[in-house]
Amino acid sequence: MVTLSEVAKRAHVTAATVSNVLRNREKVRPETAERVLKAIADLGYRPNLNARALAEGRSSTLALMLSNISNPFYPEFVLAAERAARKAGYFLMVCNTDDDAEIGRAYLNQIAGTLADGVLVMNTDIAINDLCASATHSAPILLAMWEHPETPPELPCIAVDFARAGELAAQHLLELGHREVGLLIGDGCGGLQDARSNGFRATMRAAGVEADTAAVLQIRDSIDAGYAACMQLMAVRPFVTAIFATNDLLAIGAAQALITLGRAVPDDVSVIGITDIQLAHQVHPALTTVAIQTAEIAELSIESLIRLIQAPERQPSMVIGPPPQLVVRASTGPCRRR
Amino acid sequence: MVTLSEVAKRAHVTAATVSNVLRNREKVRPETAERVLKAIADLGYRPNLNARALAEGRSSTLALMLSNISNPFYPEFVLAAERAARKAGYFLMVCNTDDDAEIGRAYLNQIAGTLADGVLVMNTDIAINDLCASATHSAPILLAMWEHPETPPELPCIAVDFARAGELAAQHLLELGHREVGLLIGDGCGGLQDARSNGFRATMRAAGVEADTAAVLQIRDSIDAGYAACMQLMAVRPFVTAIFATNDLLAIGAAQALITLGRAVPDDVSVIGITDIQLAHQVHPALTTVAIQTAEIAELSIESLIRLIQAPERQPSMVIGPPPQLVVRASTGPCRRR
DNA sequence: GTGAAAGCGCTAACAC
DNA sequence: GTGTTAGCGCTTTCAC
Repeated sequence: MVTLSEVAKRAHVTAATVSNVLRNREKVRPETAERVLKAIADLGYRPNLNARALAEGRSSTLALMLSNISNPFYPEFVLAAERAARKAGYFLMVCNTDDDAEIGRAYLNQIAGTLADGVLVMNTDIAINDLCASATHSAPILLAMWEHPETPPELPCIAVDFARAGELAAQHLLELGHREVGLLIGDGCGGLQDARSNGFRATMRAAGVEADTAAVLQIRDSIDAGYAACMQLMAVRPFVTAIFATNDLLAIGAAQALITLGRAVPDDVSVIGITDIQLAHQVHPALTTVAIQTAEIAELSIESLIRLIQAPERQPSMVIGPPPQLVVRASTGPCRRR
Repeated sequence: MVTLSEVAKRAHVTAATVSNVLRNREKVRPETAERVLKAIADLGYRPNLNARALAEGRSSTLALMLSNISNPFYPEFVLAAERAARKAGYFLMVCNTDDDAEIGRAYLNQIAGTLADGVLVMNTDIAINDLCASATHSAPILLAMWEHPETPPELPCIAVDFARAGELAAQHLLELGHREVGLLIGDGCGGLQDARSNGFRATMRAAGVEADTAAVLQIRDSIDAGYAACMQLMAVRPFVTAIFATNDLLAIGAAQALITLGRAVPDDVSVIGITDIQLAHQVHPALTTVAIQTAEIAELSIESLIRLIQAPERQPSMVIGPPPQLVVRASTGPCRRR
């Protein structure tokens, strides 16, 4: 490995000068700089980022902790987060906790403050308390996609108004004339998706439609689970004219179940989800959903985290993310019943 | 930040002893060790991994470079790779090159040999030559999923017999009696999927079925593209009884297109893909495909890379991955024509 | 067993 | 402008 001092030697200067060339070139006389740059090129010098991190006291790396990257929502978030981080001069380290709080805690302890200058946490496999404890004696931790704007957590967060997303979904179904609706509620780690279903139900109730408890299923987040749950739902409540799922995976699974059952979507039954993952528009019929603007949230999260690193004090403890937006596609239509 | 020497001071020993305790050298007297451990706990000490990396000359981090994590294949690979890395005591840094060779090269230059002890490259946005150049003066680089076992690259690689995967797909369709088949060939970065289609065509040809060139479409890797291409294909060659796609995304898109066109899958047209991504079994009808054993390949890649780091010499330059396997599901059936 | 000391490659005062 | 110097936090000989 070629080091700074080897470059220095070859350019007949000292390490300090080489370092100066590498960062603030103003201090260095052009001809010296040129000699140094030539030495760098000749030797194929590449700075050792660990040494730099140690000396600077910062690693220029951000960590993103998420439970399981195989949920298609995460890759989309990761992609946007990585771009934002790169643009700001940071690396992004993706830490999969594999749905295991123990692994999450281990990662946090090892990484925060050493390998990473700040940590973005996507969900709470890890108890908030643990996160707080870690945050106090190491690097800033930011919760991305906090679901409850009305009750800020102990940690700084990006809040997303998921209740509003539920409302929008409900309004859309109500406008289409649906009154008998099935609900598929994803678990998303510790009842995370309550806000969505509560927002939905509150809006329905305001319109005089009470949720039929037998038509409310609480399930794991996946297409499979959505499919199975929808099958079960249609067996018990064959007369629902619409299905609301708290996320797109469930909704996609549900739509497929309906088609398998010979129920046309949306002619017989409408389906609506929340999130607007890529799959939502690639599936047929394309899914109507409430977009939460994943990429924007990812960027906002990264930017907020960086601000938090640079000026830990005087940062808002909660940043409100972009408002959810209804995206009407082909899976919802007017209620044909009666 | 609590440092080693603070711990040492509190335990009335020196940094060397604390370090010995941390790496359970047997040198330390139990009572001393206990005192040290107590000090560590009291102070909440956590080692600075950058300092350790600098001192040890290794970072215990592996990098995984891929073009775009939003292709659902990658998250599955990442998940398995991350598990394998963690099990071996390494962190995994996921580097999204965003389909941009420039970004890829920049990552490689910055990371290889400093932040990462070794690099796994998933595709060749970056020219093999660049990779070789980088490999020689920094950390080992391993190509995961090399598609051409018959022509080993300059770099160590995990080879996957994709031609065989194509063969298996062809055999399956032939056995079902299909003779008029459409081909959807994904681009996967620089004609990466040629081996698959060549294997497929060779097998078909051996059975006396020549590819109808109008029924061969070369397209981008995505559900959307598969959908569009299939639409186009069916317009030109409405009589095909089966469609082979070089990857599952295309196949899934194709199946949806067929359903949209009112062609039953598999009763009117069979569809088969390659890879066996998770989506393949979650979609309805579930996709028949040739599994390449993504998780196994990921593990193998990580293990090989680690071996390469530990003993750069005398490692096989090409490791053959697990053989592809046909997975029959619901999207293929006997040819009904005539 | 434990400590002293050197050094990993870099940055950042501060002299000159 | 450039060099000198002193670390960053840790590991690792090598004395004792």
